Amino acid sequence: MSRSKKKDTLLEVAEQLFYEHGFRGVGLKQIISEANVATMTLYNHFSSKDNLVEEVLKQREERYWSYLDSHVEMDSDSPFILAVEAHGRWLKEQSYKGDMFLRAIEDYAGTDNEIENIARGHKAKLLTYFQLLAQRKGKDNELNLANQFTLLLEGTTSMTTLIGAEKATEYSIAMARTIVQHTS
Amino acid sequence: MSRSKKKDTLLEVAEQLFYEHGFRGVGLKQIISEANVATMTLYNHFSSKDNLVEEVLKQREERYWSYLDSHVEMDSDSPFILAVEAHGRWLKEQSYKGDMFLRAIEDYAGTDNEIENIARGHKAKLLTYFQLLAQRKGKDNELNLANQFTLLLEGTTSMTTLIGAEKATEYSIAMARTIVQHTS
DNA sequence: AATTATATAGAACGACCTTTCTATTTTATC
DNA sequence: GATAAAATAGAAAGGTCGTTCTATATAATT
Repeated sequence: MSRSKKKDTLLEVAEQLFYEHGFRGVGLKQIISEANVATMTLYNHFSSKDNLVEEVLKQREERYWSYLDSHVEMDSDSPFILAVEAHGRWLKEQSYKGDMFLRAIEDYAGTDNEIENIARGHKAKLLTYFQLLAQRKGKDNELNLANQFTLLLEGTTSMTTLIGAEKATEYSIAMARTIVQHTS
Repeated sequence: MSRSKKKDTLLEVAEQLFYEHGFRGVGLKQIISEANVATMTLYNHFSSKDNLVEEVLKQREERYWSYLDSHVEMDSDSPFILAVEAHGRWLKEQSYKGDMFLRAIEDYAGTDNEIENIARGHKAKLLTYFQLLAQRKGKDNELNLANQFTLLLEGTTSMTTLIGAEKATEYSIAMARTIVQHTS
């Protein structure tokens, strides 16, 4: 088993466990146990638990954007609806229980490390993404529309915890249609 | 200092600390220290940390609903907008950093205690509240509208963590207006 | 085959966690 | 003022935490 395979296994296992039980709810012992790896193998690849959290977040962000990019044709008739639908599918497959980035912001705010910055960076990128979409469609109030759609996606994620991704997405698509139709 | 004053102090301090740093991020030592209370005083009033969390959630739910009730005249012209505005003020004053109930659901899901139930109960009540509002206004698709507004409030709470309560509320009110106007 | 880099199991560290205990002091009731 | 109840400080128990260390084994490179 090559060096990077072990690292990848650790990242996968850690992401899953952190997502399921929270960063503070999972110990390194559990991670190395489920990854079938020795303690020092983890510390060989990651300088600390915080560093592991950082890399997990970076990996998850990459997966999210590659997921969105592969489902949204930005020059289609209704890229906004496509984005909301893609986000809904992501929720159903990967994010049935809250948002890992928001959670990282809450857990690590004011603790003097890079984690909060990475998580906030992801959210800033989401806003930028919708601004770009609004721009391409020639909407005049880009920032306004972008913020409304970011709010919509965040709401969908929260609702998924409460009523499941399927229904949450159904309602958010309905709302997205209303907004697109009635916003210049 | 009477018996109930100490208990109230503990509840206040615990709510503040749990909200700021998360349930798992705060130890009992810190709570009793900031409440100026002995260890056994806490255990005299609460059977365990989990029990303290439960009572904190119950207290916070009461405060939320008395806040909403005092700001929303249910028979007004636009009770939906009033509710969104009231929720926004609540966020600004009490909930600038995520939602304590959602966090409780995530942190304690599948851990065999009452905490998750209390938190989910609060969210169920929110949905019921909006169904009642829709009913009074004679909207035909109550459940649909109620879910959309619940999603809107959840989104506003999340966005507050990212851009602050003021701006988050501004966008959610704009969306609420659009939805009310264009939904039967 | 020899050498170098990685991975291994498992113990040990000090810190912190929740909960319990003890013994003393404060407060309330009669 | 005597008696009972509640709150106190502080230690201790029994865990788990993140991190480091040691000493052995496996794999990769030369």
